[in-house]
Order: sequence, then structure tokens, then C-alpha cells
Amino acid sequence: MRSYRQYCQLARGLDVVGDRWVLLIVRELLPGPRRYGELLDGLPGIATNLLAERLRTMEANGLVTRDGDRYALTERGDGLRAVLRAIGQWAAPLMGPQEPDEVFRSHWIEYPMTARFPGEDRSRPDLTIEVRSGERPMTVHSADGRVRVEPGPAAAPDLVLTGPPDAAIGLLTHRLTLEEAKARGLAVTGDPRPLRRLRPNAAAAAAREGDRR
Amino acid sequence: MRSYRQYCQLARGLDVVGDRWVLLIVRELLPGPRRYGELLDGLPGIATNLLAERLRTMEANGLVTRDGDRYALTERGDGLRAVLRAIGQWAAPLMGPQEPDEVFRSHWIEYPMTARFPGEDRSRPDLTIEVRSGERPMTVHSADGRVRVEPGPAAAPDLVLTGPPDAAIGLLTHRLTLEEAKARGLAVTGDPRPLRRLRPNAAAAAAREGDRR
DNA sequence: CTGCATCCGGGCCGATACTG
DNA sequence: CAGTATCGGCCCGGATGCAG
Repeated sequence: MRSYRQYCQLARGLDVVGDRWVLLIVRELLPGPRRYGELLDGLPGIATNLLAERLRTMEANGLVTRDGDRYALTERGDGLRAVLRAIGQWAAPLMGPQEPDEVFRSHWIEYPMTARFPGEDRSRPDLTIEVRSGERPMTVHSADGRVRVEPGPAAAPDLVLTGPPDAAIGLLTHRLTLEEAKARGLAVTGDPRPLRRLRPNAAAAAAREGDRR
Repeated sequence: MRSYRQYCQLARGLDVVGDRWVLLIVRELLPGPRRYGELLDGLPGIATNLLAERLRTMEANGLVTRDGDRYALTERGDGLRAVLRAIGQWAAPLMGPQEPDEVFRSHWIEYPMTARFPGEDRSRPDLTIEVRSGERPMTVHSADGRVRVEPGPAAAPDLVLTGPPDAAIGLLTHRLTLEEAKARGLAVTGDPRPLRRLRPNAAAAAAREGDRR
């Protein structure tokens, strides 16, 4: 993208991260280093030449390093986490049902979950949930008061959710009731009642907006 | 811009605010409603048709309302303030000297000032500074522990800074010494010593990053 | 004069084919 | 698997026209 050529902090920032796809590439790299093919898969819709070109300019801008065939965020690139969080938070009200033509990747549930259940809250129950919403299963762990999301199936899940992502995420984040989630096509195996005790960090939730319902 | 077509909070947010110029238009509207011509002037480099088209889609997306010939942010548009702050903060290390081809508008000093001196801090001295850095003078008020920026000259300034914006902003935010600022072409009228007692809000500064030097 | 609409050249984007 | 090459199309930017 062309530079805005304005002596302004926001404009200079957008000169670096305002290009199409750049922040989504950062999203894909936030959990850890990724290979080119993994990035391609996590960025449905991007053209391969665009990904290659973006990665090069991001490297030149100090956002990304490449180690062999692995790409990783620099410290500076990781600093964009706060920007992604701000945009994601602002965009929360835009998240209705999944549109028919919208793609979903299973590892994307990490953001809504950790955004909804940030930090440590000892009152959260220990809970293991397997979510089968995308190409492959994901496991949501609540343990020691922290909520974590990991790829792969769970060894002994307390709960298994199978169905469209909006239904699974809606139920997990308490934006949908069990009935509403089922009406959207979610299949639930196990006892869903402990989910209700999985509460957002109270202090963090109070400080946040877009949290209604 | 085309939609990313990804069922992801970040992607949906970027579908709305990822278009070129959109966040800069929000920047211009944050202080209050503006007319079309004022926006054009505050967005050097934008083509008039682009501004018109952006304003229309921003209106359709619920970011902007128009009242006669005035454009204003909706509550939703104003919610992007946190996003701009996040990007601006991340971009702080990018702010070296002004490039020769970079444009500056005097009202842009509001962001670096309020970002550097946020909230209330009773230990701040009362101070009125006139800054002559762009097309027209701006007045920085420190009173009752708060720092405010207003357009227009000051009636009885304690200090007048005249010169390039990087020098003026650098001195005001303590990123440059008096000598460095003068070396960059800043002329100082009045006693600059009280500036040193204009300190960032201690609590806010500690919570912030990118604050070194 | 303000607030756009139209037109046009160029560059970036997106899809596909192809290569080491 | 990890890109490069190519090409059509759309969006962007600049100039100009025009209506109230």
C-alpha cells in the first residue's frame, strides 16, 4: 500500500499494518511460528503470491522473522496483539450467525474464548471440552482458574460440542442458551451444566464493553 | 474493500474498518463533527471522490451520521477510539523526524499530547502553551491537572513554540531536550522550565508500553 | 465557493498455472 | 511444499466538470 505521507502516529502505523491481510497474518502467527503452507491454510481467500509478498514486506518492516521455512513474529510484531484485541473487541457486536459463504478454521475459537475468559479466576471449574466445529477438533481446557485452547481432541472430555462454530462459540461464551445453540445445529454430548459456572473474569468483564447479554 | 469472508471477529472488524482512509476519517471526526471540506483539508492526499464514497459506506455501516452538511461519528464510530489508541501507541516507535514529503496538520498534535498526558494528575502545573507548527496556531492548556488541546492562539501564553512539528512535539512530550528541539529548528519564547514539571500521569504511564525515553 | 460526480491511468489484488 | 509468473479486473489517486 502507498504511504499516507502524513506526519501522524496513526498514519505511520497504518502505513505498516494497514495493508490488506497483514493483521490477519499476525493473527495466524500469534499462537506461534507457522510454515508457509500452514499460513495459507489459516488464511482462506489469500492468494499465494500475496502471502509471499506480505511476508517479505512484513519481514522488512520488522514484524516477522523467518527461520528456515518457519515464520514467526518478532517482539514488535507480537506487540500488535493489543491492536488485534482492540479491533476484535470492537467487532464483537458484528458477530451474528455464520454467513453461508463464510469460512471457519477451528483454531479461530481461541480468540473468542480467551477474550471472554481472560486471566485467572479461581472460581472457574475444572473442565475439558472438545469442540468439533471446523476441519479438526479443538480442546478447551479450564484448569487452575485459567482457560486455554489447544488443537487436537481431548483424551477424556467432560463435554463434546459438535456443530457450526457460531453455535459452539455462542454456547461456550454464554451468548446463546443451550436451546438456542441446539436450534442452530449444535450436538452436545455430556453434561452441559458445569458450563454455567465457567464465568468471565469478573474484574476484566466489568472493564470491558460490548459484553452485554 | 472486499470482505474477507471469514467467520472471525478480527476479519469481520477489518471488513468494516480495514478500508484505506477509514480510520483516518475517524481520527478527523473524533474531536467533533466536521464538514466535507474540513475533512478534505484534514486528510491530505485523499481524493475527493474517495472521501465521498468512504463517508457513504461508513454511514451505511453505522460509523457516521450526516446532519445537513456535517458529518459526525455515531456511538459505534466513537467506539473506535480505543482502536486508534492501540494503533497509535504501537506506532510510537515509528515517529522519528518528519520526512520531507510528509504533511502535517496542526490539530494532529492533540493525539500525542493527550496520549502522553492522559487523565488527571494534580501535580501538573498550570501552563498555557501556544504551538505554531502547522497552518495555524494551537493552544495546549494544562489546568486543574488536565491537559487539553484547542485550536487557535492563546491569549496570554506562558510559552510559545514555533517550528517543525517533530521538534515541538518532541519537546512537549520530553522525548527531546531543549537543545535537541532547538537543533531541529524550534524557536522558544518564554520560560521553558515549567515544561519539565508537566509529567505524564504516573499510573497510566506505568501501565503503558513504548514509553521509553 | 462547497460538495460532490465523472473520467482516466496506474497499481494493487485475486485466481490460476507453473516451477524447483 | 514453497513459493514464482502471469494476467484480468478492480480500486485508488489525480484532474476535471458541474450543480446548488
